[in-house]
Amino acid sequence: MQLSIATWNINSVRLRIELVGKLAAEHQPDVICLQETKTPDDRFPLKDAARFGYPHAAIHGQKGYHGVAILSKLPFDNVSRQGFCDMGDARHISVVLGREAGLAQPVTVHNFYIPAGGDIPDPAVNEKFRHKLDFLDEATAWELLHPQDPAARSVLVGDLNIAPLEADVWSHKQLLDVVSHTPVEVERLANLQAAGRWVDVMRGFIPPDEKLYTWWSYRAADWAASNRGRRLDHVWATPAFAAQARAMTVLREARSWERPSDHVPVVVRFEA
DNA sequence: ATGGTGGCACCGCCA
Repeated sequence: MQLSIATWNINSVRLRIELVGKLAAEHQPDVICLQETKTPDDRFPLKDAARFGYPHAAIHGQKGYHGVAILSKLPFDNVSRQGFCDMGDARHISVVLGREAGLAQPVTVHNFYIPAGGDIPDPAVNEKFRHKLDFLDEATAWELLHPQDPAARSVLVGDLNIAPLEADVWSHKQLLDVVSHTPVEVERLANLQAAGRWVDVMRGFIPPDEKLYTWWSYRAADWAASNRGRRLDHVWATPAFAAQARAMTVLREARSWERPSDHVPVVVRFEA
């Protein structure tokens, strides 16, 4: 059995729900993890998701900001939401796909929207950057992100708002002082990854020295021509499940869809 | 060196 999982920062799910339909029609992922839904749960377009073939939805939203959701063709065994930094922000939701989905061995899916961190990469003067670092530390200490069983099947996806490798940004030198690529954040992200022994699935398909982006700013006259991208969106998996990954696609063309998000979807197909 | 765009809320904040 195949299980394909997409992650996408949609930047308002109500404004762009038809683009979710386009992703669904063209790629048919079994599970779609969304970030920045910017929508309270009672206004989430569940009927549209069902119309696209996703009758199962786990949502954790709030008014105007943040918000995450997991749409699925398959039913969930369990849904949970975790808060971080006592902020009341909707930045995490997870589901378990197992017996209900027809999987003999369950798969846990964690969907994160990590704080962007503001403009100034100094926690002493920028509380948003402080929050980003604190969020990463708290996630690193969260035991449920440390699967103990080597055979555990979990994925951690989302907009992690950090581009860790030199080839994850258009210019390593020019972005060393830019929030998303500073050494202090990259180190915190590495701590989170190491604590759970998470494998970077995208880089299992694309060599680590090859440029790979998932986000291009809206503030470019021609995003494709300048191509000043960053890889802010990630798919991590436990070692056993990462070994089951069979294909990975970054849907670069989605950046040219009508009224696009500034992020594009990433789809990974696993043998489940 | 600067400012560029976009979404949601509400007349600013966040990315």
